[in-house]
Amino acid sequence: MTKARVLYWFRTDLRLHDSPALAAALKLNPEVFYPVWTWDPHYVYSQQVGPNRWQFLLDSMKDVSESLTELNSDSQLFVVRGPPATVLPALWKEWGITDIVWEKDDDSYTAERDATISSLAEKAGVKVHVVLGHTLYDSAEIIKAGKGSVPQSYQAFRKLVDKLPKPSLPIPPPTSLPSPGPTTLTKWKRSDHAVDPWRLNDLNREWREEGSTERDLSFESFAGPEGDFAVPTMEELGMVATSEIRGGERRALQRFEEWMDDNEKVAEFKKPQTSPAAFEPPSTTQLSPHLKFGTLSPRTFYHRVLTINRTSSSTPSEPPESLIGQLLWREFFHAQQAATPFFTRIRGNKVSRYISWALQTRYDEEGEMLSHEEMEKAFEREEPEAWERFKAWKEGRTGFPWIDALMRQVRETGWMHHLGRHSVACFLTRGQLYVSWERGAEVFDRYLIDWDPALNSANWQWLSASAFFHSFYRVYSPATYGQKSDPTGALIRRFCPELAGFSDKHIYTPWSASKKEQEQAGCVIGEDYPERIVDEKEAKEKCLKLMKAAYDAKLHGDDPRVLDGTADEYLESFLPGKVKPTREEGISKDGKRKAQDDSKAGGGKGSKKAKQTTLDFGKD
DNA sequence: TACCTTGTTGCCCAA
DNA sequence: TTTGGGCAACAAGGT
Repeated sequence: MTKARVLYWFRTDLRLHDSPALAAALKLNPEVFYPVWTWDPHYVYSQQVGPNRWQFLLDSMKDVSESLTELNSDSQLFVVRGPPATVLPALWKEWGITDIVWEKDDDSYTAERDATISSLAEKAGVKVHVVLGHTLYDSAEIIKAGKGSVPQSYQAFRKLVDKLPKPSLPIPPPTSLPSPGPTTLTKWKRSDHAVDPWRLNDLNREWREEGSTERDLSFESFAGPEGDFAVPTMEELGMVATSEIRGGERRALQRFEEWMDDNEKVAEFKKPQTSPAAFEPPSTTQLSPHLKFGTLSPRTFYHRVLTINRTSSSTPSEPPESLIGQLLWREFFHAQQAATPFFTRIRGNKVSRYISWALQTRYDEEGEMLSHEEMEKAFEREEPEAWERFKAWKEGRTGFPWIDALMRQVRETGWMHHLGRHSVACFLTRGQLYVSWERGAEVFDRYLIDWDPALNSANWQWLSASAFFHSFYRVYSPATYGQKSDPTGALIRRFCPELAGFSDKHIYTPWSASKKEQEQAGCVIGEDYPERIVDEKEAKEKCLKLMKAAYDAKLHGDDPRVLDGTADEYLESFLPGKVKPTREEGISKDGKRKAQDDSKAGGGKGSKKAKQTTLDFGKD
């Protein structure tokens, strides 16, 4: 029997410790072993990724490459630059690969990409090994145990996974590594591995450094500028990072050990009691980016906390609040994503309630999403007030110091405390601005280092009361929520320095200071810091009214009215003073009562008026 | 079957 | 100054 020639495809598993997929690859007892990273134009151009996440990724790739070289001086992470669907087949042909191994990943882009690679491999006679490792449980097993679906509540989910076999124990890192074979790339032409289809619509253009070519240079060659398959640099990307949060397995393990060192803190951890205003140091572990990129194994984390809980003298906290609980939230949302088509958007998503948000993702008549450019133009033209407010939120100039500080924090550092994310997400969606959670999720995609499609979409659905959470009338105050955890406003002083002259009394609500006090603080509202873009209370009341109507209408993203574009009109008939649709029109609750004769006409007229109400929302 | 209880994280107002 | 009920109602388990 010929010996295996293995290509190990690194993705979001940038570690050597507890990597079941890597262990499976080495168990094939390979004659040659190629650790490979495909530098994918999809991420470079078509997904909105800011500099801080790139920096974290490059750190992590470099770290894993160095660790591979430590195990075998001939080895490293071989970064090959081009689309995986053309690069991998060319590599396995040229390098005589018999087996390709990767860790399972199930977000929508990677699932599609991996299916393509699998079928190409099959055709080429290359054996594919896909191994679970990114999560504690296999989403497919959870769905099976749930008889085809995943419970919509955390408690029910917990009971379900309790019946599954416990997450496996972490395995040690490899102690040796087979050498790669020859690494030639003969007769490789860029036209066979074109990146222009992605490059021509570069969504990350605005990050590329001013004065440079305004485009990324990382695809100038296949094996990097020196031809040594090196990890690309920020310079090649044309970007400059601003965050001090850095990647790599070694940093992950160091931070992890430092945290685990305090057994009492680990055992007694209660997420809702940690402070969203703390940033130096943060009140939570800040290990989320490492879980996202796989520089820290979730099993290593899980089993260590269990051990600490067993031996700790204090009474351990329980899920959902505990650290174990936090890891289970990750499992819960990954399983939701696996069980829900179109989970990262509203249209077609069966769990996301349909709400008549402003700035919803636009689709053409075939149901294809419009390009970013087209969509932005449409928003600017058709929903100018909402668009302006959204931009103010994104850029941290809403006039609410707490919201602005958090938004500037995430932009600069790539991180925000979970409860801070709650606060800004509530404000943007159901709390005050009534903007679609899809827009907020996109902004987090750009800024957050720990961005994960499943967790991000799920949390935006949670916060906007679109799914999982339903008490839409519980609204975080954009003005004073932060005050509870930090009466001194340290976070605001750090990220909105123009407000630093205000006393503790006014730091969260500088508009309440007299003109004289504003002058003394060196910050006049409306001149040195923006006026509030909305009246908190008034905006909230409008939101609640619209939310109530949406809840009464009970539409979800997969409803025919959502797909055919009549959902907004339908929702308007549920506003106060409007005649509800009859049963024939599809609603059961009010259909029980005899509909009035003129209900249809009334509904129609009501719709027009209601439309006005909705539009008025954006205009004060 | 119908009803009741409970749930990661809130705010406001009255006493 | 602190505390508790109200908000208005979904999912899912229990009775």
